[in-house]
Amino acid sequence: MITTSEDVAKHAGVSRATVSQILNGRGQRFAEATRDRVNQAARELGYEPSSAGRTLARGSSDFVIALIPHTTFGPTLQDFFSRMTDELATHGLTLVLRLSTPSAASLGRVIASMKPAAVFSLTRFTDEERALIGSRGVLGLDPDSTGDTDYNHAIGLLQGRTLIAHGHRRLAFAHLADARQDPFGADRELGLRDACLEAGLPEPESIGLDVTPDDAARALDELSGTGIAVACYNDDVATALLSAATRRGWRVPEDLALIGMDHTTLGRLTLPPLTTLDFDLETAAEAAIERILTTTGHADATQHPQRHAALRVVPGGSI
Amino acid sequence: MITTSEDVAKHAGVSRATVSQILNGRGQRFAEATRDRVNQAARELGYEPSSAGRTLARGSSDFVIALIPHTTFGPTLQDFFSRMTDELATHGLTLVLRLSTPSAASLGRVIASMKPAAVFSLTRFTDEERALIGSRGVLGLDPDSTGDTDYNHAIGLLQGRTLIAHGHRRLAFAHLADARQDPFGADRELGLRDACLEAGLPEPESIGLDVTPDDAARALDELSGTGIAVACYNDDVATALLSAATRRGWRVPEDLALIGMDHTTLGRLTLPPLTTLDFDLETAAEAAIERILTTTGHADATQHPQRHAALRVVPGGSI
DNA sequence: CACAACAGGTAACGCGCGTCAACACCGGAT
DNA sequence: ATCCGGTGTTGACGCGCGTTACCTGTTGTG
Repeated sequence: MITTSEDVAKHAGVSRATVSQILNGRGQRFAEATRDRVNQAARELGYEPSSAGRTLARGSSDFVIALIPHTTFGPTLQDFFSRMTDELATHGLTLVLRLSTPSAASLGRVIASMKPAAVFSLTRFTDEERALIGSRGVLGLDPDSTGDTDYNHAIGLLQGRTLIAHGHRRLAFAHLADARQDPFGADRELGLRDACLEAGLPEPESIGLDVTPDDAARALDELSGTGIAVACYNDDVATALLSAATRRGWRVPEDLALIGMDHTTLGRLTLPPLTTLDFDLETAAEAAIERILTTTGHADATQHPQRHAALRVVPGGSI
Repeated sequence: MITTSEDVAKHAGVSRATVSQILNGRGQRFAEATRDRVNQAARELGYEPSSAGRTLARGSSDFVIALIPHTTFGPTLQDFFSRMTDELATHGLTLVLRLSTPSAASLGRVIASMKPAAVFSLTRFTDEERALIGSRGVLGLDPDSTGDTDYNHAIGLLQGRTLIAHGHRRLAFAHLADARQDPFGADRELGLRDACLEAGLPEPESIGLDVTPDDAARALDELSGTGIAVACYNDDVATALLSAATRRGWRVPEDLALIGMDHTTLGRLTLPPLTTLDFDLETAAEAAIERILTTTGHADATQHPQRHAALRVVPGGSI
């Protein structure tokens, strides 16, 4: 039925201990012939070590839990996690996704029962989450702990600098009104604020909206008139504002400039097409992966020069 | 550090065997006082059984793997899985998400090592996946195996009936060109076809497009002229076609009628707003959950009348 | 009073694995 | 003949848990 290391051992004519060591990289000590026999046997039998047994013996599992932010999980993020899945798999780690919405208590149960090698999140852990993770002695990786670039701050900063470079002097940041949908908003707004600061401009205004015609219209009223350039939480927000502006006869970008984030396909369909930011997932994923591997001791800390996630401005007609 | 059942036993002044039985529902045999002491101790110590130990002892784990289709994972699906997570948790099952993109071999490894109680998918398993799941003796649940309504067929059917009820006689189905992004397309088109059949109309045309201005324009050329009503794979596709039609001066819905699917927020921003379908996740999730629970023997088959997932037409101005 | 019946509880095993001290073997040095 | 240092290999333990046969009183029954 299910093949165990015992089966492999018998099939290769060695002991289970031998199998275990050879299959776990501690095989230098064995004769090459033995190694080959064992590897061959494992392959023939389609042996796959039981995660449970291994976890029990080692005290922690090969699972890495990734928390999915409560935000649209588009192709971008999918590719990101897809890449992480594959990459971690080659190092014997299994990536497993969990929605971050359910209560932290639920996360606690999962961590306690699953004993993951690490918990990874693209967004900052809440205090509750952090406490939970720490109390179980599990490795937690979030933007704060990675020492990586704070992507979200960088996003706001680049949005700001881009708008300013285009001559805009009055800036605003547009959040999603629903805080759960807006996990990155605060950090991005800080980035925008810093862009204003370094250019000697006043602090940006701040608005929040739902992605509906009515609420976008209401949000426009919150702005101090026309001639403002808005850095949007994402392309959806930008699209909503664009649509509302068009409806009330404001010209974009003359009366209202908009810069989005995410480079969504739908953002290319508007008139004018959105100017937005694109995020180089390749780089970001690699950084995250390396970070996980080295911290869990699954790979050496290859001294790669610190790579910054590449943010790219995608030109459109909205600024 | 980590509390084991041994700790609980000591704390309650009983043996580990007693703890195990009481905490697993086989506690009728014990004195009420003992039960209380054990439960109390478990609570005080924040005991959470080790998934690994339990898996090893029982032969299969408490994990349920849900395969995430390679499609936009929007709020709709998120809520769906969020609900499943919570609901299954109350029955001691842990929902774990996996992207379905990585190779089937990868899925095989995960199944073999993780020994999940079930593998759940909203889309049909590929033959490869099905074989893999079967060979490991794991319970696989996909639309085929559930005997539930085939949601996707129902979607195409309702799109078709709605268009026909509005007087449209020439129908088409618009796929996403990228097959990986179009996992439900084939079934939905079949539903549309059946709608045509029952109304005595000719078979619908079929087009495919990427969600870009250029490709949407190209797709319009594939249609046999104006006056066609298109059932779209989702609101994004509908939006792309709407945008392309507007650009070339076609009036919607007079020259081109469009019905989407998903009731996305962005679909409400177009001019005219999209007519689309909304999917009652509540019902669907409950059905899926119940199915998992009964099949894995975690709950009795409450004889609920077969509930059909409610599909609702969301009126707009595009048909 | 002997014996069955039963409620309440436990010791002991095995699940599959990683780990290491210990062992067998062998050629060479003493 | 004895010792020694490798080189390969394995036996045995424990990880945390579920399960079951078994044990110990206590209460009924004839």
